[in-house]
Amino acid sequence: MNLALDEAGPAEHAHTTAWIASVLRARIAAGQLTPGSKLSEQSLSAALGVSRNTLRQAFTTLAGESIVTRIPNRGVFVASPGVEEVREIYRIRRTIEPSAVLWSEPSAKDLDAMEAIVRRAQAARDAGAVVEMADANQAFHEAVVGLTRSDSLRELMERVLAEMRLVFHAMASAPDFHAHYVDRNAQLVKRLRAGENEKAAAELRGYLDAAEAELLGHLTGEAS
Amino acid sequence: MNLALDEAGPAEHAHTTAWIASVLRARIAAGQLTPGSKLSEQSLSAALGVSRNTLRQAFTTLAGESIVTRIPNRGVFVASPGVEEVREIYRIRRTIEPSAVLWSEPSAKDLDAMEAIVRRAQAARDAGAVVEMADANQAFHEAVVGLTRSDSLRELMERVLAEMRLVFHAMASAPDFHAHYVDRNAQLVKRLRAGENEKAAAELRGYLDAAEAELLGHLTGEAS
DNA sequence: AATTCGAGGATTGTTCAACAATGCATGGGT
DNA sequence: ACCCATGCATTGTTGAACAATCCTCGAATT
Repeated sequence: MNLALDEAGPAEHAHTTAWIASVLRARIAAGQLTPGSKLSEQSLSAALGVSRNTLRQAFTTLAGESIVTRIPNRGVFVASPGVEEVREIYRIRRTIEPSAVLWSEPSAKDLDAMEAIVRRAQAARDAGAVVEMADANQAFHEAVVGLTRSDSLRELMERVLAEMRLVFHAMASAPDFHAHYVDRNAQLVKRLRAGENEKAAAELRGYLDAAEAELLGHLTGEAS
Repeated sequence: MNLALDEAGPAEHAHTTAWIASVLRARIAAGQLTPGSKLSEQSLSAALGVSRNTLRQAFTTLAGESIVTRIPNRGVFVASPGVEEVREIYRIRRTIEPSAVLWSEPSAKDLDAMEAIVRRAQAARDAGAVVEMADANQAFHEAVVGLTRSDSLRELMERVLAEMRLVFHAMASAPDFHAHYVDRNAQLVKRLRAGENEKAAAELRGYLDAAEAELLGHLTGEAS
């Protein structure tokens, strides 16, 4: 637990609070801080070389992003999403993503970018690079939401995908979950290029339903 | 500026930080703290009877909700949304709201609740109660998003509507902006009751486009 | 007179040390 | 074995201090 990564070196940073928050964000995303583990104020403030007070402020930020859960007088824990959280994640995605493809007018540049991402995912899959494939897949869905041109929705989607990563970290086995969906992404881009937005949206909804069902199966069926 | 609402009384509250955040949220929503005004740490901490440190933590929370803008080494200010923010607001609404009506299956209870809200808005309009009409109108759109059953989206919509309220506060004249849309809400409920979700979604999109255009007209045309 | 420059003051950002409040664990009593 | 009380560790909040930055205001220069 006590990963003594002594970065004792007095850091060079603009705003300590934001910097600490980003450090924690990165470590959680990287899986160094596993879901459910407690983040002690005393230990962490010492390990990071910052005051307990600024650390608490960083906690406030991360709690606002629901990357971390704060239990009063108990402490903060890295979020460990369960069945209900997964359902919520897909409620969000089913609302936003199909809407993005249905009512947006993707530019040629958008479509090219999405196709590039798809190819990256296919290459990673064929090479057996699971993490890279997962990254590419998430990048694809970020691109989908990006069609709305809304930074807020992009941020929301980033948060949702970060939570998805936590789900995967919580599952002991990280199977090739994304493999089934790479080709569907390719199909989606094709549909958009043909201007068949309605079909694209409908297929995407089915896609999301299937992914949710599969994830829930993994979570409930073969829980640890 | 110095609204000396001395609530000096040592407050009875569970968690001071959250309490302070909610107090500020309420005062901003009520228009006591106008958009653009600076929130001095020294003054506010004294006025609210809390430490400067906990006040800063509350600021962090509110900044995360983008109710407040933090400028490094300058201070925090009540957010004052302009043209670009309004565009962003409607990008979000155009993505989420039509999606909610198009792909949800509203229960009879949902529809009854929405109809009740519409009637409240109509009554307020006929009585000339502008604020109540505005409140009812916002409640209606919250209900629309509520059809997704997603708490996160509900929260996002709450934040967006709070920002809308700031826009109205920033406009010196708060005309009967919502009046034009009350009947459209009624129509929307009718469509949903008839199961014509597609038409409902299409009409809602037109609705939102018109509202955005009108708002932008007010903001650019007759700026202060 | 207008502009540039610099000293001073005020405000924010961060740290530290302390205390109150709460929760958890340990141990004693029944 | 169960229940309750005491003590300990952790979180929540406070106040004061200091560094860093920005703003203001006045003086010197062109």
